[in-house]
Amino acid sequence: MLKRGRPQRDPSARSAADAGEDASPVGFRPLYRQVRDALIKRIVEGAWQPGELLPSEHELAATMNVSQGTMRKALGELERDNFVIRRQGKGTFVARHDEARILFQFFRVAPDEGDSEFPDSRIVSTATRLANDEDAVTLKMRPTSRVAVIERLRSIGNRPCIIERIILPCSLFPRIEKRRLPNNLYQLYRSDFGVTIVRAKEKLKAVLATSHDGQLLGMKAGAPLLSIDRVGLTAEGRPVERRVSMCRTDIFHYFAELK
Amino acid sequence: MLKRGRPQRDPSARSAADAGEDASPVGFRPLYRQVRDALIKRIVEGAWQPGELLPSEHELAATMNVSQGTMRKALGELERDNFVIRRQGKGTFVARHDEARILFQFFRVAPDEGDSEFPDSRIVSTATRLANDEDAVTLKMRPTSRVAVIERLRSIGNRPCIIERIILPCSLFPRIEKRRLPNNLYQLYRSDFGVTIVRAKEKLKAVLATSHDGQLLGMKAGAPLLSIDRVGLTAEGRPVERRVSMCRTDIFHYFAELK
DNA sequence: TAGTGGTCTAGACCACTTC
DNA sequence: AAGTGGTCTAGACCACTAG
Repeated sequence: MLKRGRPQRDPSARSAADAGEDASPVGFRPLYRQVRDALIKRIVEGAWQPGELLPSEHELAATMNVSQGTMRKALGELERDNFVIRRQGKGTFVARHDEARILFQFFRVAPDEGDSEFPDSRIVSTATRLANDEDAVTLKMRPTSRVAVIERLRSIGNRPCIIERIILPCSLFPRIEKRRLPNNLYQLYRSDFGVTIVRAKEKLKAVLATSHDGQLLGMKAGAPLLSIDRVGLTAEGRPVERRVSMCRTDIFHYFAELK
Repeated sequence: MLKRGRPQRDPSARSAADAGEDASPVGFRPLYRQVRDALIKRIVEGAWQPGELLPSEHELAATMNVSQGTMRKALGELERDNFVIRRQGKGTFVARHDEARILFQFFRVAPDEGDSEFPDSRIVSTATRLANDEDAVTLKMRPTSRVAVIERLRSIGNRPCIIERIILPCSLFPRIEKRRLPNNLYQLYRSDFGVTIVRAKEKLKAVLATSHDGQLLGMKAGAPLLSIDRVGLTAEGRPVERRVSMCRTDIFHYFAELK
């Protein structure tokens, strides 16, 4: 509950950690950001279940002692970051992170012909090892830390498509390599490790297939593959996952929208 | 000037063409969209020059007979679409389409090491021809229409980086192939042809270099290249440019942000 | 100090969904 | 008809910029 009763500003909140996407050098934290963060905290803690209907704008505004307009702006940011889904006439729902929606948010590979489906996954191997220099830099870890590495093959419509090597700090994801891993890892991160990835950055290159990768993908060594090096980030901008993918693009492609 | 005096809605505006990014099946056009479109029209017509300071929110709202809040929302969309730049304490400026900003909006290739610079361009060839099937589909043209084709080599820091083949409907860009072409084509489209590209869609694949492309890029035939097939769209969602790029990714990479 | 955009409020009405 | 999010207004104050 925000310590506010009136349109005055809460000075104690100004010094709050501000590592959000718009972190400004001098701390000024608008009320709607405080409201947003409070709501994120409650959602991640599980105060409402995925798919559950939230109280109305009016109600939420009343219980947090802010105006409807301010609550509206906070909910707008939550929708933008895919924490909630809003439907006129119906209400505001906690987003399910296992829906087709995520396909377009984090999975940017589609078949050249036919509809875009969500890919299957087959685990090839899991292990832990010391972080290498690249891991340490992208995940902002100490070089001596350990990481879990998950290798899996993803297929769309029974056609092998992508080899993923997923690198996770053991400190954030203890013993994840021993688990039975679902197709949608981001949902697992959130439900079992309290880590919510809301955005990611990717670097793409064209490379030639190694014999190992070629074999798994059903292509010859030396065939061109698309290499995708992704870092997954939390709402606070903290890097928590590195994912290196090799994608065959003879019958698939990567798509992007620039705006 | 919008025909409104009071909070009532303007029925004549409802039937207005709505091909915007959020086109809904049944026409309901919020006031701030009408305001936005009116402002876009004036900007494209050149009522204010690039870089020029616009009147304040209050003034604009008064002259268009809407509240400041509505004007604010319209200006917010203009900022999101990069028509204007807003600075607290300074004002709202018409965006220059030749600034570093556009580098991050439409140019997603950067050197692996060192800072991201804007690339030089060297025209390799220009010509016109009949649209092929792919052109006709992506640009929504009749198959018999003519297109202009511009081939150019782009370099970053004197290192060849990308070969671009730019395909434009002759109907929209008459005689463009005869012109002296600047580095920033999108600015030319806007100033000389009244066509403003606000967003684009790209399809990426890994391919092997042809001897022609390899030679221009200083690589061997058979080296892996990143192929980028882009469609440029106006604010109304109309496709107006196709651009097929071959990018060397041994020392450069393509970057994307997912959110 | 004046002017700008940014935030916040309070309250009204509209469009959409469900009963 | 009731309840939701979406739009719109009117007015206040705050933070930032510049003379």
